[in-house]
Amino acid sequence: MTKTFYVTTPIYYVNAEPHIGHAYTTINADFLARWHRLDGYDTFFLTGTDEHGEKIAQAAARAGKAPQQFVDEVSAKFKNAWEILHISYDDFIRTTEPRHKKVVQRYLQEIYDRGDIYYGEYEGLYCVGCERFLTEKELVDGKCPDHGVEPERRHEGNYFFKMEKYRAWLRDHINKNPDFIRPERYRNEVLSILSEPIGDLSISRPKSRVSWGIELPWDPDHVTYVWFDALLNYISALGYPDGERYKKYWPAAQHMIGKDILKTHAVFWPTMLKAGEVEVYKHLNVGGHLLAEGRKMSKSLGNVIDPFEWSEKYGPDAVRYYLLKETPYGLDGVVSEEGLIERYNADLANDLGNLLQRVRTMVLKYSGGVLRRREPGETESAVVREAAALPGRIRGHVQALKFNQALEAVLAFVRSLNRYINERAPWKIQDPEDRERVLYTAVEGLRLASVLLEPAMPVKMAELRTTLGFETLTVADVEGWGGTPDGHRIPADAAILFPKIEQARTSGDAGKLKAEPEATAPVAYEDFAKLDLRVAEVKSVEKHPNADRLLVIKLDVGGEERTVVGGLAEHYRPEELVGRRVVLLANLKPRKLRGVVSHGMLLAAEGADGTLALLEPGREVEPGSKIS
RNA sequence: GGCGGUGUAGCUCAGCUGGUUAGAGCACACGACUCAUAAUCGUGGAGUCGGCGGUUCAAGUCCGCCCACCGCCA
Repeated sequence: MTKTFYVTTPIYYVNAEPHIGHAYTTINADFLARWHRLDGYDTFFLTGTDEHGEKIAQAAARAGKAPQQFVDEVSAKFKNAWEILHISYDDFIRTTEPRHKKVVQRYLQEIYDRGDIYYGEYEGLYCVGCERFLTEKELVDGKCPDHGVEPERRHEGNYFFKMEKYRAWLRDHINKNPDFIRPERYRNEVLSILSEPIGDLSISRPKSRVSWGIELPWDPDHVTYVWFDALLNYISALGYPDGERYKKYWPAAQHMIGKDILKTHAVFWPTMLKAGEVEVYKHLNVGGHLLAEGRKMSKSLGNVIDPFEWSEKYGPDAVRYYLLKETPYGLDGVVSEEGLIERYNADLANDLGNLLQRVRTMVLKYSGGVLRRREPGETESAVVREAAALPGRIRGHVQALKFNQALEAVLAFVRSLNRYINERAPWKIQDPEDRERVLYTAVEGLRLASVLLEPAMPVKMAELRTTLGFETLTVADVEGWGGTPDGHRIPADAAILFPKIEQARTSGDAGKLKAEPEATAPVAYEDFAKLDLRVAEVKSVEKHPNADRLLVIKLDVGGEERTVVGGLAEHYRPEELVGRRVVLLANLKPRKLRGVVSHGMLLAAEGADGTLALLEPGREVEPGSKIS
């Protein structure tokens, strides 16, 4: 019986276009899928798009499009993105497809019939502008932070899923199955969530308010909400409950997600499965985020990395390889274009590409392109032993989700092939038979590497094999030494596999300049005018209850009271601030800092040693005065 | 505040259940070689393995406390 493997990415919400976060998770999943296929597993790889909900309806309206048209377009962009990156998905599920809706309704009905869904009144603070309920925490001074309006108290009828009922079971399951959620750090996080009541889950919205969704089968006035719809894609795509695919693949299910949606996949989803009496998935694999220059990527910082742009410049395989090799799965990884180029040049151009090139040249030059199979000698047997051990090591690393180490192991082998060639120096060998032995060994090694690197670089490794006259291969084809037949011919011409990327070579001085503060790009006056800068008087200051560095500062801004949280604790004592008139950026979007809402920020200058100095007007000015 | 993660050569990282003089890649210096994409190969230097204390014949590796950064929760 063949082994089966089922891996999924999240289905991506179509309110945003494909970005590096989507790409990273998907590349990781694709690597797993391709590896398992090569390693003889009957593999199914699913991705797709999540297309219902209020936000989508709003985004469609803003774009002046019907929801269906809008989601069709964005969904197509995801498909296109995956084509660019050579993602080998077997199916692409969309939550607006009939096959999905059918399963969602059926599943809801089953759980409803079992009594795990009940109707409840929900009372909350509703913001008309946002068209949604806000939590107390979101409010700033009792008002909606986005609309500045006090929300009204409203009742709404929702259906709830009895999630809390399954909490004990889930804790138990996670405790009994240490590799259910991995890496371990996320498992611990989930256990800590489950150590306290998780409550029941609201799973519907009245149709009067949100219409873009799947109707509850027993109450057409409501649609199901977000996660209950989305999560079921993992089984709807397989044809739950009777589909062949479902029976075959679901028992081997592994989900790949980013850490931002841990709770939904580690808590909501298993309890939903349990309630539906469906066997829970095998593994939830949680990936970290990618950081640029060690920081979060954000539009405002302008450090957002576009993998599709990289792909255009350096090729999809280079991007895939770089992301997989340079980031430890499960932790946040630091990536940059310089890093990509460095990795590419060192590993792919110098080590692997050049190895291929030198071997090819020698086979053509010394043996007329024909390989003779010669038995390994003493030096060769060391290479053979290393080669024999390699697939097993890779298998182990992949199973442990250490993709970076899997790739490093293959590269170490590539380096040892380079070393081997230098040692044997075929260009010096007089005996033709011995020379053939060396060349055969090198080609055989490259053939092995091409298979083991294929999950990361499907296109380039296929090219590499073509260059050496090989067809498609699997891990089984390279596990034993000597698979290349005697008399094998390699084609005479081939392009360089990994042309070196020439860096805009920076001289020593230019390198230094980079470390200097960057010249700020000029801004238009209109941009400056968007800032509402005001003079504010400090009324009171307290230490932040949950952070040593932060102060909670209450300000008078011309009659209006404001609370601002600032990282000033190391620079000012609370009492020395009271009464000062300082400069406030008043229209900064409110933000919660360690539990306290901060609305605005105080301007300060930073000295060379890092000390901060608050800006103050040079002469008496009333609080609230505008600064321009 | 609670829980968890991370902290190892200039940089990026490996170090499993504790065991000989702590490793790799990049970068740097020198050397070898010339089949090769100015490539490859060798040699070299540097690290109080975040800090302090403890357990042990023996600790990056276990325990406690502390520091820095990050995440989750409250």
